[in-house]
Amino acid sequence: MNYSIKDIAKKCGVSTATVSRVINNKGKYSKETEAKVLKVINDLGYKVNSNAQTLRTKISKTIGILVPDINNHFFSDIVQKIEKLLFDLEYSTIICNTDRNQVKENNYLNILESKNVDGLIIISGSSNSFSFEGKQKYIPYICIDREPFEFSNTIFISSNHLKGAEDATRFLINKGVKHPLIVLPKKLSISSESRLEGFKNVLKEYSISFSEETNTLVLSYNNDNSDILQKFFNNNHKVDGIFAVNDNLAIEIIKFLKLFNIRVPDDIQIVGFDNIPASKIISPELTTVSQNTNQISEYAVNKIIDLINGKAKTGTTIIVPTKIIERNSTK
Amino acid sequence: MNYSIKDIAKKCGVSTATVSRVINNKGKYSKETEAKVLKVINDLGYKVNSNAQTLRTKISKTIGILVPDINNHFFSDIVQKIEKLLFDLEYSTIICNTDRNQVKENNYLNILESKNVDGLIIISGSSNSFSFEGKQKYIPYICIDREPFEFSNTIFISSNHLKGAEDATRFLINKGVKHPLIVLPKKLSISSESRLEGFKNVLKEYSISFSEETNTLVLSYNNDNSDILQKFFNNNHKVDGIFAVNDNLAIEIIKFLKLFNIRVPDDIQIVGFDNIPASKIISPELTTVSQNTNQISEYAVNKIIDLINGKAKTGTTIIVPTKIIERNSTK
DNA sequence: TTGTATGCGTTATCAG
DNA sequence: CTGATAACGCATACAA
Repeated sequence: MNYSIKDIAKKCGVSTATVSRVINNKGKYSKETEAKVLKVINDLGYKVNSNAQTLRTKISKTIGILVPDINNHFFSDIVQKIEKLLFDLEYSTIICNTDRNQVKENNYLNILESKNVDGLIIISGSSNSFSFEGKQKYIPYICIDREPFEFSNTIFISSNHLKGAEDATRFLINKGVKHPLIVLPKKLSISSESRLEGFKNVLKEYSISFSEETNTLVLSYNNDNSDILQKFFNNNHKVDGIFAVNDNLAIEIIKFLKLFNIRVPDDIQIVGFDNIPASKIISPELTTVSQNTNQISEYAVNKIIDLINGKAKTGTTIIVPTKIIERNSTK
Repeated sequence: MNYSIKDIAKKCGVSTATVSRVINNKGKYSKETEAKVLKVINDLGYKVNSNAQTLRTKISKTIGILVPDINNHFFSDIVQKIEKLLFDLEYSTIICNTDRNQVKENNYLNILESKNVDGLIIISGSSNSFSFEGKQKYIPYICIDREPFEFSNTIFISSNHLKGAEDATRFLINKGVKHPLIVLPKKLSISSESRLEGFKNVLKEYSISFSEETNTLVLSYNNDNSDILQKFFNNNHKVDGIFAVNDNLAIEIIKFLKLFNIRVPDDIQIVGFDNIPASKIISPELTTVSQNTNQISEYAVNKIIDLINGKAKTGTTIIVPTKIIERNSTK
């Protein structure tokens, strides 16, 4: 059986109102009653019922996080950091793994709304843009890494993918690369698109011509890409530098090149993106562009809390700088 | 503003009771009223308030998961799988990152209890054994990988660490290893202890003498172990096979051995434990003992649901077999 | 400083 | 088939 505020009140010979006040530090009671109430609460191991509390106050002290895939290090890293920060602010976090699935995402959105979360943090997702409209009640939300459909309702936080990619490409060229290649996944997220754009920008900057066939290579996840890779490198002997749009791709390529005795970085230099742990394990260790997940997480929680308290306004975008981590896949 | 069942009732010209029945498919209403109610619900975008619902019914259709570190692949893998299974059963999941911190763990336990979760899944944790007692209400819980203090209140699910370690050690010996070494982290979890025990068992089986100094090496996480490693291998030239109690340790050693031109597997063969993604990235690729996270996850959700429905009894233990994944760090 | 009474949104009982 | 109403546990306006 569960104790309620009523039980405490009865045991103390006070009213439920008083108990409630004590619990919530609202003042308006004597030291003695406070002590008495606290003691009974402690003795009985009483705990508030947050459902009742939320029903009454409309405040749940809970933030929902939507994350596409908790197994992906970049995401789990951010989630873990956000969770930690929120915990310190006495918010609890409901982490929802959407599996990159639109239906699941909507489903969770409804659940979170019905649970009365105070705010939402949306990390990337299945579609490039996100809108949280048509709901009954406005719930403040932050978008990380996925552009909101309607900027005016939210705050958008993202790494500077464009500049990160430009830096990476320029880095390669400064290391002597004459024939740069960008490696992309099959379906481009909004951030991958920016990275591609950054790559192109720098080619233009250095008057290097760009063609899809020779400067672009598309790989698919989970599938065996060896045929594609083999065909590509048979036809493009000149490639001497690769910007892989993410570390997983970069690693796949390094493994492939090793197999074919193409030396990294001597024959081909490679830069990745994301700085996942595996980038330090592959040999040669991977030079990569790292996203500042600390800063992203901090902005996300600061802003969501501010929004909840009406201290921030929506319609803004925060761009977080990236950094090149130089390792041994470049000269 | 938020619509309630009352608003729907009024708009439909029926009572709240009827609306509730329709929502919950309880029957006792005509086709026409059903249609009418459903239409209004849809038009208004009404959503139930789960706090009110849970307050009333004591059922939240929510499971809490306590996980030490969501950044650790073994954990995030299990969490992700559990979440998926629960989602299909229309349970939502609250994932709590305890940061291997006892205080945080307790804190979350209280929060989850006050949110009226229907059940708990506890993955490993800060202490070797876990007990969820002294609470007002019994909440069914499952322990994964961490022995419960009191078996009778829970169901314990774990890989067969002992046998996994025995297999690994025997595997090494069968590959010709004469001087096996086990590498351990500083503080041993209950599962690491079992793995050590398994290692010792097999040495005995093959009449290989065991001494802490020559057959054991302790490394610490996050610190630079190169001094320790160097000293050890200077004094122990004979070592020709290593069982690392987990893949991270194994990888660290491989990297070290490479640096000192000790060849893997030619000079020293290595087997890890856990089959983390990085084990396929290191070269040579790591032979390792993989835990069956699919099966662990499935058992966990089946059992917690059964417990909730009173269809399983506590006090049992489920041991899940492991499997050796042979790769190139062994001959 | 304390207590009474009301309502948050739901479900369930009971009467019709 | 339908409706009125009480109760879940809590916080608060108001009265004392």
